[in-house]
Amino acid sequence: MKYEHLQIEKKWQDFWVSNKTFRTPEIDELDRSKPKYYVLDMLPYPSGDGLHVGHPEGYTATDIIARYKRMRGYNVLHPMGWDAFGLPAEQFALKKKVNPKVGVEECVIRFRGQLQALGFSYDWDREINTTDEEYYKWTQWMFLKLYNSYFDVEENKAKPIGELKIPEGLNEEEKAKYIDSQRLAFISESPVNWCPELGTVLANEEVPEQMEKGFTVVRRMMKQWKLRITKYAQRLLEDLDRLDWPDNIKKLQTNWIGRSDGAIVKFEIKSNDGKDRSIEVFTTRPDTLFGATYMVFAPEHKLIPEITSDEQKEAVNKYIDAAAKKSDLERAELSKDKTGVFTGAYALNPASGIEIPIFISDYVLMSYGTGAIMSVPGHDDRDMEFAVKFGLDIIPVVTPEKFKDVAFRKIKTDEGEIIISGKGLEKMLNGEAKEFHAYCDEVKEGKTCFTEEGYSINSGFLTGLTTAEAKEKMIKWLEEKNIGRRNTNYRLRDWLFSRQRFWGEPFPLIHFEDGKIKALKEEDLPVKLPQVSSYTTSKTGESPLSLIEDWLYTTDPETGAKVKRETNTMPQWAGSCWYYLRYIDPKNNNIFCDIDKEKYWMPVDLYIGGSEHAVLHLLYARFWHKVLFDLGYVTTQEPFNVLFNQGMILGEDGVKMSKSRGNVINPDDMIREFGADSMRMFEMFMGPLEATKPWSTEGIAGLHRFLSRVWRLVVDDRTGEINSKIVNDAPTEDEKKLIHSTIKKMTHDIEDGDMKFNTSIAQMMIFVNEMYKLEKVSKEVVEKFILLLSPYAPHISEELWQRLGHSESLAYHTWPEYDENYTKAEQITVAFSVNGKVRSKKNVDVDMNEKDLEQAAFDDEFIKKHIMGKEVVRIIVVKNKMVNIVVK
RNA sequence: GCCCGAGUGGCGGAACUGGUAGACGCGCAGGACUUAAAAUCCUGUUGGCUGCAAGGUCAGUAUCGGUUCGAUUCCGAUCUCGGGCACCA
Repeated sequence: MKYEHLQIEKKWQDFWVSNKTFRTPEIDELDRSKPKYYVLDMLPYPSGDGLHVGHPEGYTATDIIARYKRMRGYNVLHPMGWDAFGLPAEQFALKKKVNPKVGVEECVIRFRGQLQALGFSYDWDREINTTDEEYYKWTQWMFLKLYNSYFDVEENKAKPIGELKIPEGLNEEEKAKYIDSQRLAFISESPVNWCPELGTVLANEEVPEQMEKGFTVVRRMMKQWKLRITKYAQRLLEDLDRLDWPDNIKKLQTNWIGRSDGAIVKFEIKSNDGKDRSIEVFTTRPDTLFGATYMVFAPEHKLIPEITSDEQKEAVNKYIDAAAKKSDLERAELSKDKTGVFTGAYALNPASGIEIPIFISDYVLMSYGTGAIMSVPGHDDRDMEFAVKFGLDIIPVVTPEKFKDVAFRKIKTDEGEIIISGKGLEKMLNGEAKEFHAYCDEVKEGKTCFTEEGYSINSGFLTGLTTAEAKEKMIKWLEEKNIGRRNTNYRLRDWLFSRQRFWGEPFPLIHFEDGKIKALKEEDLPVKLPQVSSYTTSKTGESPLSLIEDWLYTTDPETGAKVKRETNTMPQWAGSCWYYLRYIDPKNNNIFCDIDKEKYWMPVDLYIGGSEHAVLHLLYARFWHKVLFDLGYVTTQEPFNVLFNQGMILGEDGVKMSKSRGNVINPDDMIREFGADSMRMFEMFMGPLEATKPWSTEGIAGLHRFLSRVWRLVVDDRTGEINSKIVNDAPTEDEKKLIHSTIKKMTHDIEDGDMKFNTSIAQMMIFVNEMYKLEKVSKEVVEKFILLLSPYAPHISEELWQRLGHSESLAYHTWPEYDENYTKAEQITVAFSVNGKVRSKKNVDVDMNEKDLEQAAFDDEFIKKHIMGKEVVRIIVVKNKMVNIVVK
C-alpha cells in the first residue's frame, strides 16, 4: 500500500474534529498544576482569494509549537478567528449590491476549510469573528470605556471620567466641554484623505494602493473621532524594554513613537496692529537659539490671519489655499523644492534681540510641535535650503570640534574665567584660524550646513560650551526668564478612529437635535448594523449609514427623545485590538473576558505574524491593552510577551507573488498533489522562518518523497502490513546514538525560539537515511521518531502510530527524552594543520588530552611532510577540534 | 537622505561561544531494476590546474583592507539587494 496522503489526511482531520482532540478545556476543568502556553497567530482577514502560501508558513510554525507543548504537558491555547470588517468586503458588497455579510460568510467558510485541510490544531470551539454582533458588542463596549475615561497625567494612567477634577467656576456647558476635551475618545476637526470615487475616507496606509488604481485622493477637513494614544507614548516606549520582541520591530515602534527632547521657546511677535502677541516653538536644539534668523509657521496656523500685513495678505492667502488643496503625499513629494511666503510680520529673537521675519511654508507641519518653528539655517538642512532660496541671514552658532581651539579661548582673570572670541581673538591668533573662518564664511553663504553637535560660537553666554552643556544652560536661562521650558515631543499622532463606511463597528453614540452627543449605556449594546439587503455610498462624505433612515433615526433609550445615530464606523484595526482576550473566554455574555481566566492565560507566550503589522496593529493593541489594564479589566501590562515575524514567501521566480505576475501558488493545488504534511514540512524546510525565500514546487516534491520514505520504513508497500524489518528487539547502540541525537537536536531547535525548523527536518532526513541502511530496525526507535515527526507532519504520524498498534491519538503522548550519554560520539575527527591550513585528519578518542593530540599530529605522515626541514615556532592544540603547527 | 536586515555551489540553505566551509534537500550526471517509461534504489556533484588512477595542489563564503597561529564568524571602508521611515524642527 502506497502513501496515500489524501485519504490519510482526510481521515485524521475528521478524527480531530469529531473527537475535539484540540479543544482547550474551560478553566474549571483544567489541571491548573500544569504550565500554560498561549500560542497565537495574527488574526487573518478572510479575503475572497482564499489562503496564499504565505499564510500557512506562520500557522505551521505556531502549530508545531502548539503540538510540541501539548506533548510536553502544557495546557495549550491555540485559537483562530477572523478579522472580517474591511474595505475589500465593502467594495464587493457595493459592486454586487449585497450586504457585506454575505461575502464574508463565504470567505470564512473557504478559509476555515483551507486551514482544516492543513491539519492545524486549533480549538475551533473558540473561533471568533470581529463582525459577529456578539463580538463587536464588546468592541463597542471598549469604545465606551475609552470615551468614559481620561488620562491622569500625575498618575500616568487612565481613570474613569467621573474621577476627573473639574476646574472651579465653570457653568454647565463649560463643564461638559471640559470633560469632552479630556476623554480618551474625542471628536475633532481634522484633515482626512477623501476619495470621491469610493465615497469614503481612506487611512493613510490605504492611500498609495488606491491611487495606483487610478482613484483620486484629496485632503478635506472633517469631524473625526480620535483616540488619545499620544498620552500613552511614554509608556508604549518604555515598556518595549520588557518585551522579548525582535530588535528591529522594537526599533520601528521606537521610531514611530519618535521621542524628541528639547525645549519650548516663546518669541514675542511685533505685529502690524500693535497688539501684544507671542508664539511658542519647539526645538531640539535650544543651544542654537542665537542663530535663529527667521520663523516659519505652518500654512494652517491660526495666528497667520492676525499677523499678516495688508501688503502680504493676497500672497499669503493664495499660498494657504494652494497648500490646503495638496494631499499629504503631494506635500511630501514636492518637498524637494521649498516654497513659502513672507507674512510681513516680525518676531523678536529672545536671545540675540534681533528682529526676525515670519514666513509661512508647508515644510512646517501643523500637526507636530506647535505648528511653528524657529529657523536656524546654519545648522538645519531644511532651514538652510529655505534661507538660501529666500536670501535670509545665516549665522554660524556651532563649530565642529576640530576648530574649538581657534574659535574661542578661555582666559583666567582675577574676576574668573572669561571667554574671548570674535575680533579680539582674531588679533591674538595672527591668522592661525584661517580654516575656521573659511568654515564660518561657508555657513554664512549657505554652502555648508553643520547639523551635528560641537561647540557654541557667536552665542553670547553660551559661547565655548559643548552642545550638551549649551542646551542645558539655555533651558535654565529660558526657565529663569519665564520665556521657555524643557519639553518632550513625540511624533506619534492621536489615532484617527472613524471611517465613513458601512462595514465596520457602529459607534455607540447618539446625536440630539441641539448637537449634543450622548454615549449609550452598556446595556444598550450592541448597536447593530442595519439588516439591509444592499446600500449605496453617500455623495456627501458621510457614511452609507446616513442614508439608511430606519436605522439612522432612533430614540434615546433614557428619555425617548428623537435622536440620530452616529454614522461613522470604526476602522478595521479596532476588532483586532483585543481579539486575543476574547479567545480566552469566547462565549461570555457578562464581560469580554473573565479576569480570572485572563490571569491564567495572559500574556500571549508566542505571537507570530508578518512584519507589515510591526507598527500599527501591534501599537494599537498595546495601547488598548494598557487602557484595559489601567481600568482594572486585565492584570497584564503588555499583551504579547514574545513576538516573531515570519518572512515572506516569494514566487518561484524570486519576486513577490501577485495575480498580475501570474506567479501565485495555490495551497489547495499543493495539498491535493503532495499533501498537507508535505506542504507543512516544505514550508518549514525552506529556511529560517524569518527569512524571505522563494517557493519551489520541485522542493515540495522532495519533502513528499521524504514522507514516502518514512511511510515505507514502517509499512510494506505491497502488502500494507508493517514492514518486516521492524522488530521488537531492544535498540542497538548505533540506533540509540542516532535517535538520541535526533531527539536532542529537535528538542533544542524548538526550545531555543529561533524558529529554524529547517535543521530539525534535515536531522530527521539523516535519521531516515540511516535507518534505510539497516537490515533490522527497532520498533521502539521508530516509534520515538514518529513522535518527533508528529508536530511537523501530524497526519502521517497519527496513521503510522495507529498502524504500529496504538489505539489513542499521539497528540498528547509524551515527547521523547534523550540521554546525553548517547549523543556523544566515542571517536571524533580532528584536523591537523600547518600554518592554519588543514593538511590531514584523524579519528581519535573523544577528550584525548592535548599532549597525545600533539603527538598524534607530529606522527602524522602528511604533517611530517609539511614541516620537514622547517622550524616549529608554535603549536596550538584545541581539544576535540584540531592541532595547528606554525612553522618558519 | 536616514534607520534596520542580508550577500556562502547551478538553486533553497548548513556550519555551537573564531577552530575540518558547503550538513540536508532540490537540480544535474552516471549506474541498477524494467521490453520501455514512471516510481524506487545506489554513486558522484565548489572551481581551476595536475594525474591512467588512488591522489596532489592552488583558489574560494559580495569587494578591499585589518586583528589572529587560524576569520563565513570579530573590526574598518566600499558595492549590491531587500525592508521600513521620509520635511517630525
